[in-house]
Amino acid sequence: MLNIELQNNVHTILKNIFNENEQILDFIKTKGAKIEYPKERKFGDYSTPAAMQLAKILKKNPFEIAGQIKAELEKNDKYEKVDVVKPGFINIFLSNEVLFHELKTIQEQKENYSKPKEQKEKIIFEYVSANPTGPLHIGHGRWAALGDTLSRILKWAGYTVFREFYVNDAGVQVKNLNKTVEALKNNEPVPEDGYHGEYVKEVLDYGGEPIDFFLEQQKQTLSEFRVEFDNYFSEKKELHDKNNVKKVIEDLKSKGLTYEQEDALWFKSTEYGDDKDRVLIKSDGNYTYFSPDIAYHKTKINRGYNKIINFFGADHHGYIKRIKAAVNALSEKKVKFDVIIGQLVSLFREGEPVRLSKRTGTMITLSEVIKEIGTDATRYFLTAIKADTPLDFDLALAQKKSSDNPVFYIQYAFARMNSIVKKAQEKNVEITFKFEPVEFQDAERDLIVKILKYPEEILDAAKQLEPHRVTNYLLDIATLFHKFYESCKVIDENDLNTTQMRMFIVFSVRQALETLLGLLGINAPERM
RNA sequence: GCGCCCGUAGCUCAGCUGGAUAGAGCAUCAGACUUCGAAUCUGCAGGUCAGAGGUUCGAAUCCUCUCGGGCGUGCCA
Repeated sequence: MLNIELQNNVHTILKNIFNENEQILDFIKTKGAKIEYPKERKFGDYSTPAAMQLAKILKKNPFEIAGQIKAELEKNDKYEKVDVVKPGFINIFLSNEVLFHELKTIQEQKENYSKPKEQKEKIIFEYVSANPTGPLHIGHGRWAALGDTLSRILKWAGYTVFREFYVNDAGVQVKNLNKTVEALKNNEPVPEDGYHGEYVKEVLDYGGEPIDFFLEQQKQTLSEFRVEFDNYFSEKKELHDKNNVKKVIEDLKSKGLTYEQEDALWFKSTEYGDDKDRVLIKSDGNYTYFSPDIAYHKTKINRGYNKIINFFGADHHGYIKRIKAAVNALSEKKVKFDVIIGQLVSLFREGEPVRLSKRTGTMITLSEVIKEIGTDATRYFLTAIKADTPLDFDLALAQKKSSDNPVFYIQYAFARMNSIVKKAQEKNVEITFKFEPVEFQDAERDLIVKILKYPEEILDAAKQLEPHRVTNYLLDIATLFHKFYESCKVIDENDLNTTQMRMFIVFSVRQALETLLGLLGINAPERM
């Protein structure tokens, strides 16, 4: 990646200029020279405030430092021009040869362009994990879309990712569901602690266990949503039937991390950062919900993962510290534990709130949303916004097949590229990619520089666990492509040199867009 | 009370590991189709980045406090 290369070059220059000064070495090791993408074209393709970062440390004039760095950078012919501006910004303009070279690499390496080769950590990533007592709702859809997208991103970034859905098939809610179904079958009123939604009646025609019905239904919905899992982990079969809950509690006991108080068994979670100790076995002899969850996380550790990532709804955030405490206790702090918090989704239609209470039966299911606006649009809207931000989702807006809708905007860009290729064939314009370099138009240069950034965007998203970055980036690309399309006619039979160059750009952008859409699980249609 | 999250354009949201004049989409208004798809593009307008202090060459971004909203704070799951 050009930005990393530039950073390394700057670092090397700094070492040379300042004779391996200790402060410099420390700066390089800890912070490093920041490489930025200026908002304005006149500030270059890349920019670094490195001189200003160092001015404080070295107690020197930033403008002078910048001048020294500039002089060295200019010796590298990859950098067409290097400017020093005002307080000490260094602005770097790439040579056209470098840009063409990178575009060529994108075409050759396809989705592997700049993909990290080294193997990173083994991650077990849990998301959705809805109770199998009803259909998935839009909130689950958010975890599903973000989780699925993030796992694709993490895989691209070199992590080994195992995607898991925890099936809560052994708790009180299962009993309550069964009681509800029993009552309905006998035409009796649904018990107070039962499930009152209309959807429960769907089970009545089903022969097997109600839970299996809903689990299958959920799997079906997820499949339509292009969300896959490597494993559905049954609490009942994997934990209770195998006695794992009891075992993990014995484990904690033997480590001296439990105590009895008021007839209950407690876990000393405060020793691992929790706010208070937690009950494992209630005074009535039953496990709390927490106990099987500890056992579950113990299996994650035992299965050899060195990083655990969970996607929790915001209503479960109070639960994080105790799980983390358990993981730390059981792995002796060797396994990393990360939680992504997802805020809730509120559904609207034409500005009017749509209720989704499970109890009232007026709930809108994920399946219905997908049916109404399609998998592509649903995935887009649910991954375009940071997981941490509460999301207002307007069904009417997402359904519009017009310019209001960014999904179509992006897909249209892709379709347009294909349309150009098709046109070239119709006109018998041979695609050779042989051309003499021509000065770029602004729209061309903007598009190219943006495209070359894509591996970096994916890696950032992976590092920060923020898939929405990729979604937003995709929109930026589409915007720049449409601008390019308007101002730079690709096929011009009177200027075959420019035609070849622009075809070359189109092929590169198309390849990048295809890779990115793949990560988001959104279709890249040839035509629309 | 305590803890976590949020507060950016009329609306929905980016930008937050400190950098140059705070961005996009929608909505409003004015324009562009004999030319690769107008599902597009160009332009106008729209802001005390909730507020107040602080840190520094530089703060939407970091720190403190205040206000407003959501969630959590069970021997519930």
